[in-house]
Amino acid sequence: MVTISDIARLSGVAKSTVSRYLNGGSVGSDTRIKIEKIIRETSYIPNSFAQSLKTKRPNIIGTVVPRLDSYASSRTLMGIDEQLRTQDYEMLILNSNRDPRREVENLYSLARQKVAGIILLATEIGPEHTAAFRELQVPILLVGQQYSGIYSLIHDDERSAYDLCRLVLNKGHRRIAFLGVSERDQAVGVGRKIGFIKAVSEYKDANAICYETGFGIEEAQIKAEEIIRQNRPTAWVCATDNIALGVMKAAHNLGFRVPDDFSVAGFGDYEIAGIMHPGLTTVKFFYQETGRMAASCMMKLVNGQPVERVMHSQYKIIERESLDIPFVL
Amino acid sequence: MVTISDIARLSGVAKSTVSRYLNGGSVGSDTRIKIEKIIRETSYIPNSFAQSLKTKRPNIIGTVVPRLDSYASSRTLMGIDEQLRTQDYEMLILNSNRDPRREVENLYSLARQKVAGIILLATEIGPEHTAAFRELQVPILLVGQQYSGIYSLIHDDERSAYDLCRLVLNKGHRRIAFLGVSERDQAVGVGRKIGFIKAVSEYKDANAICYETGFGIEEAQIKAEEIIRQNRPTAWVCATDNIALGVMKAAHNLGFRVPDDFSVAGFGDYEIAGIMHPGLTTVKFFYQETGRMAASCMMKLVNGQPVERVMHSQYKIIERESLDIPFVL
DNA sequence: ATATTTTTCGGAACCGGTTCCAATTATATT
DNA sequence: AATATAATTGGAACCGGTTCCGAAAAATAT
Repeated sequence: MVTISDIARLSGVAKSTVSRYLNGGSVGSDTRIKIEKIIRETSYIPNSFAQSLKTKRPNIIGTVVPRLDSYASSRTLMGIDEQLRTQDYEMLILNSNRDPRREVENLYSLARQKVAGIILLATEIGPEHTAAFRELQVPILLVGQQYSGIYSLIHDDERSAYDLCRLVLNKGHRRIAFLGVSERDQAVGVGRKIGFIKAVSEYKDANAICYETGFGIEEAQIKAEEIIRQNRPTAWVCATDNIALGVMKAAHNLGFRVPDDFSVAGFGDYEIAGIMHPGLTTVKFFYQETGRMAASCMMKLVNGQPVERVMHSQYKIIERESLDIPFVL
Repeated sequence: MVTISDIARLSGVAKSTVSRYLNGGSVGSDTRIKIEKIIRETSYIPNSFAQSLKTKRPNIIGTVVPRLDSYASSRTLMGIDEQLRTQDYEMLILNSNRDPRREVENLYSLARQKVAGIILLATEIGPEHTAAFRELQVPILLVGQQYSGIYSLIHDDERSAYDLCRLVLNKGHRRIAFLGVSERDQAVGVGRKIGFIKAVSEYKDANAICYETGFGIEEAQIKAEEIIRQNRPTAWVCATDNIALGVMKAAHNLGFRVPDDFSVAGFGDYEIAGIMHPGLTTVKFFYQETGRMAASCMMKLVNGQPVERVMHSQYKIIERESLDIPFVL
């Protein structure tokens, strides 16, 4: 590997001169030409480790994502990236592939790389996480989950679930199924379920049943088919759009029609929700905007400006046909 | 920031001893305890720049992706990550957000970070790219695009398009539209179109019309509505599943049914293709498997083992209902 | 022509680790 | 007890850059 010393030797100057040349300091025109030539010939590329060692680099923000193939994650990442670029920051992405151990490892790895801050798109927060939060001397921002003492940017899971469920109730439904996920996921698993239950409990004659499945479409579909066979809710509130898709597929497989036979609603407003037919009524979370918020909040943290402990992203209920037809029950 | 020298000073030993402790060298049990205590108290975290400066780190592979919110990209990344982990390599993701300039910058940035190799999920290869390829003294693997002199792992765009189009022709269609993308995209834009045209040209009575749109669903939908109004192909071959979704949406909007009124086929086998109704006939590209291939190929390059210049990933045509009903034309 | 200012450049120290080597200490062997 | 061997430790050099400082050279002023 060719180093700055090689360049210096080959062009007959001191390496401090080469460094100055590279960083736009004052260099005589003939030495400039000599150095230029050598650099071109050797296709020298500076070693950023060596650079960062002396000059630090407070312009990199690390992000840790639980998975790469998720609409929410990737949109949020885009938002973060977009916002960081406007401030001349760079984004470093580390994937933990749904593995909590890897997630924690990634936090430490970013700390070793001396990033200016860490944005964690979190799922479950375990004891190792909190230990890391305590130990790491880096600003950390949690997105999508809340944890006491840590800056958090959360989706309004409970309130949006409440609103969505109210909408379903207003359509006349009284036998409603909630198809959620593991309660280890505080936001999606717990928050959305609580909002749902709260809304249902305000209606004396309403009946709620809660089920649990995973995040995959197929898993949800199988679960839904099972549920339909033993129980016949008139409406489904699903913890994610993917789960809603599974329910709709199950309905179709068993010869039922949406929304004629039952209504379905989800969370996320994935791109497909507006394209499919019937369109899926869902809670839109503006992930990209959330990413931008996360990034600018992190900028503030890095610069020592005051930031609220808990922030909320916006949401909006998008009504589409999957909830359209208020039928007689 | 607390450094190894601080730890050494505080525990009354030389920093070489601390270093040895950290790396599992021989350290006496009492010094071990002293150092341990200090490290815990100061929550010391080593600086990985300093570490990498001396010990290099040939165990990081950089990847550059054109966008984060793409099914193909994210699945491929997952495959790369999965495979690299089995070999104790790490993956560094840089996003270029569809910006060729950023893409090239990212290549140089990875080179400065002295990664062991670079996997580039490419779209368009311009002159700056080729300059970078020449200059960078790092193994580079192109995925999804081919460029002479560069190791490439490509999807069999042309052949799969030919096969898919043959299938459409076999169903009896003779007036077929191809809805593709910009020809600056060598693989998706050119390869798939050529395969399509080749298949059509083998049928004397077949009629092909090629159109162009972008990668977005909505853009494709608008384009398709426009086309339907002036022309009425009986089948559509779309360069991506997203484009196919746009066409199906357009058909629906204008009161046509798929596959009754026209057949539609795509490329990619996005998750939704099997969930929606009618299911979308498409070319499955096994992106995750491609990612794994890319990673193990990169391992070989890094280790100086021989690798073929051009490799092909697998593909398979998945027949679903969108092409199901051979109707009388 | 000399004095002064400005520009250009080399030397050395430093960033925070790792590693080699020699010195010291502890343990085993005879 | 003396010696051989092994384990532990500190010092110094090094990785590849940046930066500070002072000397030399060049440009400008007097």
